[in-house]
Amino acid sequence: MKKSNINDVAALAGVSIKTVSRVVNKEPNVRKDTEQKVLDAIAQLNYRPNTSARNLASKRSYLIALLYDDPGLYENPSSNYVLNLQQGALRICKSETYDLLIHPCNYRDKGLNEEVLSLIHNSRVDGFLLSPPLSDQKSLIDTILKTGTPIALISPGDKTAAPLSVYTNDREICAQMTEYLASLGHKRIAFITGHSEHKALYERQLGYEDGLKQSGLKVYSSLIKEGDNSFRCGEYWTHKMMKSKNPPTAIFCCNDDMATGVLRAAHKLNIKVPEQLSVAGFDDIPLSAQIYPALTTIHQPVRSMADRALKILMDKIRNRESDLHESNVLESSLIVRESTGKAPK
Amino acid sequence: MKKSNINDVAALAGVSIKTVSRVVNKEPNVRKDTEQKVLDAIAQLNYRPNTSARNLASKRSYLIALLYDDPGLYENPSSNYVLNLQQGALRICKSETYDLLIHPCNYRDKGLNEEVLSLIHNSRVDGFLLSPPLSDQKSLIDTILKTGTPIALISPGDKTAAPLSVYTNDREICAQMTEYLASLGHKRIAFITGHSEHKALYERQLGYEDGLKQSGLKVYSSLIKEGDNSFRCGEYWTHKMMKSKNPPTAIFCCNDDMATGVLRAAHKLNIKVPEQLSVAGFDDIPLSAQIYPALTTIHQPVRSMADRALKILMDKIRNRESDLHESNVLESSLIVRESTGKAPK
DNA sequence: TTGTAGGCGTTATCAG
DNA sequence: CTGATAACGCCTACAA
Repeated sequence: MKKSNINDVAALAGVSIKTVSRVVNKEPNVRKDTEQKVLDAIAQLNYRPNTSARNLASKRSYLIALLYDDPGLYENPSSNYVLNLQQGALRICKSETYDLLIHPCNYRDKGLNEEVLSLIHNSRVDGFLLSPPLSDQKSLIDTILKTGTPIALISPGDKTAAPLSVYTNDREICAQMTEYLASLGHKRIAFITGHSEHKALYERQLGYEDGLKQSGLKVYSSLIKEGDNSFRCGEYWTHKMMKSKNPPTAIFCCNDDMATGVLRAAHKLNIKVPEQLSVAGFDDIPLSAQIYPALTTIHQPVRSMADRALKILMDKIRNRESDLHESNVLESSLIVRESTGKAPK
Repeated sequence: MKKSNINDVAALAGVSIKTVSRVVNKEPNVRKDTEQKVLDAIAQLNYRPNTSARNLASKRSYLIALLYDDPGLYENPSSNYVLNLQQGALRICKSETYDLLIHPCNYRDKGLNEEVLSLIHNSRVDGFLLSPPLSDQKSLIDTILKTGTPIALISPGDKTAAPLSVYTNDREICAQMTEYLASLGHKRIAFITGHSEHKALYERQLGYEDGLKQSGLKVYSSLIKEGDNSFRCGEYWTHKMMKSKNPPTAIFCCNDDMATGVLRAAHKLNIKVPEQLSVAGFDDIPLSAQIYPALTTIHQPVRSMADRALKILMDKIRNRESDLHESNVLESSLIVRESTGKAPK
């Protein structure tokens, strides 16, 4: 069957193409029976509107670009995070008959702004969804906004100046985790930080400090180690710290990968987890439930965040009033598994 | 600055729009100096061709759809696999100025064919990349091919009838792994199979059987357990088998997730790996290097496969003669880590 | 409620 | 080598 176009449908239904257009786009002002005639014709001809033509005429692309950081060729530091983002975004795209373009990029790349402008200027995308650390790139965001293209941000570090954005209660939940560890009797709770350039990760450290204070413990800078989110770095600091004079009895990591490194180092050093050392992570990657001992960690509702962010974005694109703008903080939750326990005396 | 179009460029350069078009599309038959005039005008006006217009006129979309199975809302069984696919595909897209549309779907879904037809019929995509188990869905593939849209397949089970496709030497490498285990003195080597619907996974089992035979060992059906690629199922079978009268001394799993389950079950049962039990997986997910003991496994060049598949697809789309069609088997490799060792006596 | 005319920014055709 | 002109299929304005 040949591809049919709007003219074929109009001819078959005995109406004008504009009427067909109205029916297809669910515009008002079409009589029920003419609408039915058109629908029949569409069905009979198996007609589907041509996206390019529609885009050209309407100056829309029905495409959203998801931008995320893709640091290196042979690392997948946060494959789970990215996939959850995609799934959340796709869910909304589907219901709005949009498609999703994925655009991994290096946030350090100077050509990034140009690359993104290109997507906009040739009418390629109608909106952007930026995840951290791209959601912290002021210059990138400004570049996009200047063209009038809508953006939604996931977990931006700066919550004030941002346009549409969605966060979690990172700080509070990290305080909670720290208090939980303190409640188990731990006095020396170490913290391995995340990538310093990712501002939202700094919130986690603040939460850790809050938690210590709220538990009546002091913040020792010697117990705060600078990490880079990598497995290796969890191993490294564990070796360092556990061999020191006054080792911690609990280590709280800014992400699960580092916590896994801690676990592995503990194995090597023959330190029993959780009997001799408690370990907590952040992210709740699938691995954390599979490893032995299963990791106590924090679950971020990444998919829901992407979902929510895209909803807001679509509202903006479609010029709908959105009632969502107020409630854009989603709750993370504590997942207690096997890697944390009472402090040794 | 206002968006400029091809007419603006033509006017400024003092040529016709067709000449501009020629330059933009790198067509022959343009004098060097007129080309330069046009390029200057383009630079000056910051001109970028409008994708929708181009698509409409050329009946191309400059979009490739990547189809993969997305079994459930809250599972991410193979996030790493999917991400590698995406990265490989994106690499080629970038160099060909294509963009990538991701399209997770349920291969059991009856509406899938219709969904895909929709992508084609409204000129949304120029080609498809299908990964397993979608690359085994004859009806889906036929549906697409019937429209004349090119497809490339990753690891289809049926290597003969397939159009453009890319495989690995799954069977051989699994034989190799089995022989390796046998060479360590193991006589009772168990195998946990993958999802039965995914044909390429069956090749792995055949390889296991080959390996046993080549090592002079018998194939015992009691040592072959039907798995479903899940962590849980690795745990389950390990508990079952290790409590039986005549337990295996090595377990080879069709994927790393199941192998991780084996590892965890062994921990629980207080069975030492690799001293009392050797464990091998397949996939080389990041976890496999981080877990303790680190997993012996098989690395599939997923990214390169996607890369290669997309190259072939692009050749087809662009009507180029491809010299790649012959060499579409990429080699997997054995990664020996800590989870395998000499058989206990 | 429906239809007509014109234009969106390219690429393709074919003549020069 | 270059250019005028007609598609491409739809949408927006405006008319009826």
